[in-house]
Amino acid sequence: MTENLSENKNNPSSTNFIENIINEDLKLNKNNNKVHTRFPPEPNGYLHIGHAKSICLNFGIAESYQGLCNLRFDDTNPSKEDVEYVESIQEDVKWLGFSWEDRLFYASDYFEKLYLYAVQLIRDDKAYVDDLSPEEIRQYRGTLTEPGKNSPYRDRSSEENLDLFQKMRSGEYPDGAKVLRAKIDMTSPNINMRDPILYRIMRAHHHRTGDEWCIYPMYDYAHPISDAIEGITHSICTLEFEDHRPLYNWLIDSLIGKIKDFKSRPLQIEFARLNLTNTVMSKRKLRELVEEGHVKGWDDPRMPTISGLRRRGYTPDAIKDFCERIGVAKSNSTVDVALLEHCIREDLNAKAPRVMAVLRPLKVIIENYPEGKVEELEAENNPENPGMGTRKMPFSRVIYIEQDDFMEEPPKKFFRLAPGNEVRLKHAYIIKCEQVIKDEKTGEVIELRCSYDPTTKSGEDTSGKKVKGTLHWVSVQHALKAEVRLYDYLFIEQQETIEDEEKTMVLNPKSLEKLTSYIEPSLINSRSSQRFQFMRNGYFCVDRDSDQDKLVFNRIVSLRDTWSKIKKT
RNA sequence: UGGGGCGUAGCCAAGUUGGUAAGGCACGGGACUUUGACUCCCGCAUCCGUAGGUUCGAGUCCUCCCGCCCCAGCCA
Repeated sequence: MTENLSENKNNPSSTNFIENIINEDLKLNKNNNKVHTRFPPEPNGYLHIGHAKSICLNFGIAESYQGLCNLRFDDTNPSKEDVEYVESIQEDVKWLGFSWEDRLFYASDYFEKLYLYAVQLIRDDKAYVDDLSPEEIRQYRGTLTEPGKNSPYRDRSSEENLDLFQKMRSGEYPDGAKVLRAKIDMTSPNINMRDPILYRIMRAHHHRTGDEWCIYPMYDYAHPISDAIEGITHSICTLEFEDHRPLYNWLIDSLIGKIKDFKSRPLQIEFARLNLTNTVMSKRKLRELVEEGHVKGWDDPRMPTISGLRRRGYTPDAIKDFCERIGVAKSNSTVDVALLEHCIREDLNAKAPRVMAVLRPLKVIIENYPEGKVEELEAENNPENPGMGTRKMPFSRVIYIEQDDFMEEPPKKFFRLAPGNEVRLKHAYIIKCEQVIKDEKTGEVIELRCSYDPTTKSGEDTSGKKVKGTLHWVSVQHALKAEVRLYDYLFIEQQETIEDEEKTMVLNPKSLEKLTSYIEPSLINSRSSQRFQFMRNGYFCVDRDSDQDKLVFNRIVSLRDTWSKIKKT
């Protein structure tokens, strides 16, 4: 029965529109019944959770159809690209748990072939060399509502074009002097079909081909051909390329009979990219956050980058689960970040060991507990999974509890500590608050004097007492000091005026709060990227800044907090 | 005023050939609880952007209208 339940959860009976297309293709025996996808990032920035959606889609489809998925770098614009990014992208895809096996490709692998195919287009009078300047090309292109007009160079002979194109390659012209264009239709209502540029002259050092080339193919030209060379059957991309599909098909149709390298007739399918609330997703805006110093780098735990999420403590499983749950469709949508948080909570609830950490300490002296006495109390590591065992926690006369867990004048539904009130200390005893010590000047509560009931020890309670609240705590003399970094959303909604319903996203000034906290001693040997549940607080991950002398934890996500909702009412 | 898309609950999203609105998140209520966590129950669209039409019957077909997104890089 439990099997059925989990099956239903992970295998929704409904398929998305891309799977529907693939199922139809399979029914019609297209592509020899093979499914072959690719993830084609440009190595010009770090991957973010929106890319994770695409990665999960492409690799996931390959997996479920027993097909293949390639990793291909779309490196056709050397002026923006760098090996730093090709490395980080590979790391991120691997970390998510996908493998391209031996199929790591680059569009630049095909530069020579791409050149030859361009020559073929010229021979077929389907491409020509244009001498117009960038400004002139723009003017000749027309506008959204007016057709463009033909370039005066449009009718050069194939021979002349061949010669010119060869000279473009051999470096006889300066950057920008000439371009190779497809000869399609300058009056097309689709601007992408108004003789799109195929090649430009650009003397830029390429991270793989060095200075071998001074002409580089455009995305629109390189992409369909790369797909066909690799035998891609379904070329999945985002919505903004929908207008480019006629060009994609034009190129495939123009070359497919002529070129023996084409292993498939790929079909481009477009889906809506991911947007998330409380953050930004464009490479440009993410770069701005880094460059303007709003965050510490691409892997700042507040960033929606894969590397940021990884450092924050997110698991690949949670991210993949998220990508499955959001679905795939064609409508622009913004997913509530609460769903992402739900996914990591669900994953970590099962996996993360529980420990006690007091984020904002309040000293408690248990007056009737013998001075100098230390008890080693047994604590389970995960009530969800008894197999994770137990550990010992030292208990003594002076402890810290959370400041939020005490109120001098508690409201009705406050189940925690208050003057004269009893609560249980998790894994330990029931204590009662006897006296409140305040700072004489500020009136701030600085210490509590409590008593404990020796008959209420966890596991051997003979008192029959029932208390509503259970608090976490650490023993002052045993606790470890740690830096705890609390992260909040990078962006928050702000209403412009009271009547204005328009909300704008503004940078959250409190997206990071650093605390000095006290952690139970069992964490002394914790290692970078280990994850824990700090009981009653949230899930935390050891940051890579952490070492034996200074422990550093990142809050991945807080626990659901019903009390904070009650408190507000 | 051109072309391409999209509009199903607060947020995502199913809804093959028209047959009487899945699921998840969020939210509300309750049970349980040595994490106010987890888990478990219950509730949450008389209605599918709007208005007409076809039909015994329409979210699904037709027409009008409205709204939102994308396209005029020698970026991807």
